[in-house]
Amino acid sequence: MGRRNLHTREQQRDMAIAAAELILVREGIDELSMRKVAQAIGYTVGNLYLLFQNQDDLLAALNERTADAIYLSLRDRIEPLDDPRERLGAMARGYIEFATGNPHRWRLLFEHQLPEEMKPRPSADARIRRLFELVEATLAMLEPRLKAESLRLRATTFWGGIHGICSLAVSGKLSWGGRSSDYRLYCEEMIAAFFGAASSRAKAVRRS
Amino acid sequence: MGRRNLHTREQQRDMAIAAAELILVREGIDELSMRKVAQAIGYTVGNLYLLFQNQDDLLAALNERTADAIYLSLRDRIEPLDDPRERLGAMARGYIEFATGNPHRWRLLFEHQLPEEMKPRPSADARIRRLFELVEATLAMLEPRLKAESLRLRATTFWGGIHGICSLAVSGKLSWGGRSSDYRLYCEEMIAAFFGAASSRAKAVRRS
DNA sequence: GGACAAAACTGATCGCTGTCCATTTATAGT
DNA sequence: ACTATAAATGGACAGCGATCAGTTTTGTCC
Repeated sequence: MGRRNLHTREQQRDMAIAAAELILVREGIDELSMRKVAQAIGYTVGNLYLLFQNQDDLLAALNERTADAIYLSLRDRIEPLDDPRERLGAMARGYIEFATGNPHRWRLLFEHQLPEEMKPRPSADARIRRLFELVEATLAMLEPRLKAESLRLRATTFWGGIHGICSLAVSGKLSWGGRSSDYRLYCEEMIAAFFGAASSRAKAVRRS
Repeated sequence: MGRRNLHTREQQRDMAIAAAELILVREGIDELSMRKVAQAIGYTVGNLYLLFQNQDDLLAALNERTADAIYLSLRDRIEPLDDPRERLGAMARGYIEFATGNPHRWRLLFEHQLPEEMKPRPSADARIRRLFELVEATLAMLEPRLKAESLRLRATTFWGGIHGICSLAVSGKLSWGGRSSDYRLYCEEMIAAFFGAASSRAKAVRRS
């Protein structure tokens, strides 16, 4: 075959990314090959390489979608909430629920290292920075006295901590350290450690 | 060639694991192939499959070594320290320094998911549980009043948080949320959040 | 409407991978 | 010396990412 012109380049890119996402969700990262993606969208492998530089380029595009999905999911969750502390809790739980509900997508985003020659990808980084900024903004409501620098430090540390709980939860290692593997417990504990009180456990934190 | 009997099965296993570790450290996970390992120890690929079920089996064995190395490194670090709070700080910093100093080894241990049919690997899990238990034991010194259940919860959450900072540091994403990417800052902040005071920053935590 | 150039797409090919197993070789026992 | 057995080989297989010369379709100009 030759020129078909059924879809524009941009359409083909979208189709490929969507197909890749479907394969990723259904079969996992190991089963996600360029050949499968090509077949899923009715084109050949060679054509895929006219749309993407290489496989990692496709995966990076897929990761951008995932980052957007997480951001929008969290934004929607906190929107109806007024109390900033509740918002932080909702974000933390929402984050972990997305990750455990979409483990392959989350892992690809955070645990798949792209080769260095692909580094100049500001768009993907920016999308994750948005996440941190969302946390930072919410934290600013909770503790208005904090200066910008301290705010950033606290927000990054807190969210990094939640990210760690999330990481352990996704790989099923939360039960390594504790009997129960209910992530909500650890979220509460983390929030209590950072923002005190509001639960009986938090009082123990103060006392220490 | 046939039977050479230069090394026992167990020797060959050790050689293979050591060779794999060297390749992993020097060239990264993507460059670590069964063929390279086989060549490095002077045997053929087929022979490797008499020593290990498959590649993941070899990687799992390699991961056990890494887990041991981390554990021993942390144990040595805290040994000369008396104050439990200093111990926790030393452990946290030591953990992140190991990870950033041996990124490929750390990533293989925590971010490479083995297929499910290999799940019954209690030895690897147990080695990481030791890490959590080390934290738990140190935390017990710091807060002797806590009951076993609360102790486990706090230790897991705290170490999960450090693990998250570590994860971000290894993948160079710590600068996403904050200007500076010095992991020590985040460690201090995490410790201050969980165990209060001892730094000017920590007082802000109490006040909030 | 016919010729021509450019764009779109294909499909064969390359080197590599993990995995398997029939075959060959060296050893130990008699 | 002969045999049984353990040890190790090496070639085969299917699938992978990536490349690119070649084929086919399209739009354009006369």
